[in-house]
Amino acid sequence: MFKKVLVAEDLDSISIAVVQVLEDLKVPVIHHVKYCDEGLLKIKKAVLENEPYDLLITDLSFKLDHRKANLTCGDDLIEAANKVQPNLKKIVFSIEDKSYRIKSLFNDLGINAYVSKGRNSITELKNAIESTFNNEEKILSSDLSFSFNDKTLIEIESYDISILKLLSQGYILESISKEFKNLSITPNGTSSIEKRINKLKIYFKANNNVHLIAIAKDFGLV
Amino acid sequence: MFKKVLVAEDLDSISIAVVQVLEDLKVPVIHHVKYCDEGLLKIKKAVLENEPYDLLITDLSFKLDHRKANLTCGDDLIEAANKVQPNLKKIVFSIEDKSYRIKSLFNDLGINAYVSKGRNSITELKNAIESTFNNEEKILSSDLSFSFNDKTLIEIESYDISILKLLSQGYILESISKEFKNLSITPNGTSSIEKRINKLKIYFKANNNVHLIAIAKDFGLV
DNA sequence: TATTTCCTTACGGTTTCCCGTAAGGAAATA
DNA sequence: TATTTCCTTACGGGAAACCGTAAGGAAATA
Repeated sequence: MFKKVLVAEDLDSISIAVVQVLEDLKVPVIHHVKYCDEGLLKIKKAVLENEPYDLLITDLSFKLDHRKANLTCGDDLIEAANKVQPNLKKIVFSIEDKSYRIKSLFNDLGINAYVSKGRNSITELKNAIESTFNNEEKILSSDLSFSFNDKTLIEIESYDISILKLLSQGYILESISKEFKNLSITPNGTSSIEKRINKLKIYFKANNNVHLIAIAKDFGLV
Repeated sequence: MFKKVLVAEDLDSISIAVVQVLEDLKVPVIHHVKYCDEGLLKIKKAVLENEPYDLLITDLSFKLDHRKANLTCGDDLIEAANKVQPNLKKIVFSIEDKSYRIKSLFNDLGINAYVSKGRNSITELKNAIESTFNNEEKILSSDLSFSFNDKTLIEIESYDISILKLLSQGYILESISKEFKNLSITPNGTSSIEKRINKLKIYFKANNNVHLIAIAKDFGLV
């Protein structure tokens, strides 16, 4: 079994259970942090001291509080950890159950397992840890039914997300166009952006932009 | 201390900690349900058998799964419980931290305490249970800074919510007007609705309707 | 090179949103 | 009753969204 595991989870009510699972699995060194920044520090320090972690178990969403945070979510933490210690194994334990989000965690951030917090997630988590230890790949907790092959949400790419983000921040078409020119994102003509929004509306069966953003929020895209 | 407590919480990773708190407080009878419907059944049964619960601790959001649910969220459960056993004490333990939502729990559903899931919520929960037992009123966990006196969100009423709901479903002004006439909601002139939306935009500092709905979603209003 | 195809962008007409003004009516007050 | 105040609604003009068409250009193909 893993010898040294880091848990990043802000909710104390949950971290208790996660640590309990690791103790049950006889993991000798278990560290727990409530902030992503703190997590990265621990990972860096462990690498420097030549005693790196074997596994990171992290949540995705972290509450903001008085402390100023550099890394604000689990995605950020994983991305930063990948730079410091590319071989670190990673399990995400989160309430999120949108296939788009989860797929991108595997594809873009190279996580090893995803466990959705639910009614039987403790068992699922335990299984995922063991499977990860045995070098299995792309482990999903069993309540997530989507397959990696279905194309349902694959065509929604970061370009679309950028548009949706700006729309949800009150930008009008022309402002989005200007912003894209600033950021060198193409295509950036108002007409192209308009057409892309139109495709999104068809895809999500939205009547208008307001409806579209409401749906995007529900899907956790923005 | 309370003699009989019911916990309604779907996430096993959290319910473990909640039950632990109750055990620490020497509560002799602790029941736990993962579905709201199941919770209501238990409350009804306990009333019928003349052994009612002293306290209900419930989450707000529950995951949907294959089971068809009648009560889909904590609000529903509390509302139903109030009809069956009006004197039941109620603590809500949820991730929600929007003052609008929380205030309405106290004002409309008569809950006794609200504890926000966070980095030190186990202690907060323990305190809230003790305070509730001592008949204190309107107990809030300490990370929630708003006061009941500030008028910040009080003026947002169900009329506004109705507008926001329809907007988020893709209705245009004229359709909202027609819908309101059907439902006998007044005022229902397009102009009045327009003006009300305008007030909401000023209030939430939104540039346009799209922005407004994005904000409303973030606030959990729709 | 010539042709096709696809993508980006521009343009124009219609609808809806946006925002100010004002008319009409109900309730409150004098 | 007369006046004031507030609320609802209508109207109009400009801005932005909405939607179809088409021009221009790049990449792929023949």
